[in-house]
Amino acid sequence: MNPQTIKVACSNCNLRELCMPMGLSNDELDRIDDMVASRRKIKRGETLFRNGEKFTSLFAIRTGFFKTCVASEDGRYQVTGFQMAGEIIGLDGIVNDNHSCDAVALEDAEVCVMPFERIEEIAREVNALQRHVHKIMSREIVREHGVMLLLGSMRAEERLAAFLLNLVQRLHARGFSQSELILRMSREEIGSFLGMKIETVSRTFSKFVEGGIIEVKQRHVRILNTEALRDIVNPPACD
Amino acid sequence: MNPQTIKVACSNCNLRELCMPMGLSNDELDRIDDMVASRRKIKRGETLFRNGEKFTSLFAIRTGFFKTCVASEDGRYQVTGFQMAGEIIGLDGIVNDNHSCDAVALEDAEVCVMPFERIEEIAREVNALQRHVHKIMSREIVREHGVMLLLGSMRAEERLAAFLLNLVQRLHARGFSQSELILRMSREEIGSFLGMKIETVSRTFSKFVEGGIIEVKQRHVRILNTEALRDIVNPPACD
DNA sequence: ATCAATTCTTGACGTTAGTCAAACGCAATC
DNA sequence: GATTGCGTTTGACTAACGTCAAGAATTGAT
Repeated sequence: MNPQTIKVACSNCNLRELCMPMGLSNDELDRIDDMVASRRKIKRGETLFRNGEKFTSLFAIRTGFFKTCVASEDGRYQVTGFQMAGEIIGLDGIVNDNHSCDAVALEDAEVCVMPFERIEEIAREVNALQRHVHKIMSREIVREHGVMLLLGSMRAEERLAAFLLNLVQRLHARGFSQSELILRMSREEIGSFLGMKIETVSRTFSKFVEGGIIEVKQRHVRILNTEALRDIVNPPACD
Repeated sequence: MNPQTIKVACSNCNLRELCMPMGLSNDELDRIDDMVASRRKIKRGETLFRNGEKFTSLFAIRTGFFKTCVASEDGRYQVTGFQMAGEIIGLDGIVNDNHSCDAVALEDAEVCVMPFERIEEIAREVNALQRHVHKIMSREIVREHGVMLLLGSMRAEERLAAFLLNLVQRLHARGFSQSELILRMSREEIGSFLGMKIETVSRTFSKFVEGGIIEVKQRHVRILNTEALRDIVNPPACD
């Protein structure tokens, strides 16, 4: 097949197992391939969608890294998550046909555009897709429960440790190192996500470095002692 | 029709407009009525489902009041929400076929049990239901964004003010007073939800009372000055 | 009615994280 | 190489909230 005419196709996408249901028949795979209407490239710093914009599509991240964030009338601002390849964004827009948060690329990115009406149409015919859409939304709800636990009950060190472990675990699932990562977001954005000020983020990083738990050089982080991070998040029972 | 044989039917439920899609044909309404397999009564303090339990059904609250909460291995605990009549709980269970949080009745309650397989089956045929399920999940995601904003960027007074306004607004949508409410949850549970300690909750209530913004008698709260609460949440611009 | 058990409130004090300010480091530009 | 700008780090101080402890108010049980 001529490379220039390769069809936008989930069936031969190497992120398939991250965004798509597994165990489909060929027939079903063909239907699924119709889901992606197009691809879209987003440069670092640009927004994929914005609060208030009409919702039409979900987006599957092919490459790159995003943050999503909400703002309140009086200018309060909260990063609600960081998303990487294989993850789906835009679910917030379904309920009111308008997006209620911003999605900003933290590095050059490419997404698959999946018109939601088409997803719904195919989901009616392909049970596995229907189930998959439900699971993706449920997963997001459960993820947010975890963030609420973090924001509501953890202290600064615990939050940052949990954050690093979560990031590295997701990166590892994508074939990257278990112990090294490059932060695509600023300290400010980490702080917003974790509900702490930039100075506290910085100090907490420094504390981890002093404790020999991580090495930090700019946005490059090397985890020297994963267990120590785990113990910070889940203090070992002391009885 | 003999009252003893009244069928469990959404079509003549007075919470219809809260949990069901609108504008259905009679045919569709008939299908929807099949969604509710049974009803279940839960006494105050009992759990509707628990973390780890097999997920089979979503639940629509007919009467009563619930909290949902997550726990971490080391005993950390976070109330993730309070749910009232017309709201749907159990969405957390879809992703792994197991519930990942507990749902506890804060007062005697009754729920409609809707087996999820049956929901999916009907949703394939009734487009309005399909869309509705998606909207309900999206709404939960957006609600949780709001909680993250609250937990990540608000201070104690702002959190409690936002909490009271949210509660009273939802109660008002159900025909209750705009200015009076009975808290179905303890100070401890409020604190867990808002990420603050019980003493801080209590002190913040007292501060509002001193400021003439609310009256509190146990769990009975009367809002004397809604605007003041709004100004606490969204401080008026001062330029 | 009495008692115990909760739940809530209040005070005194300690800790954590926020605020303010300055300095540092890296990168891009002149 | 010097300069500017931005993001980050660090220090000193402060405010907000948590902790500990005691007491009041309710609730439920005997």
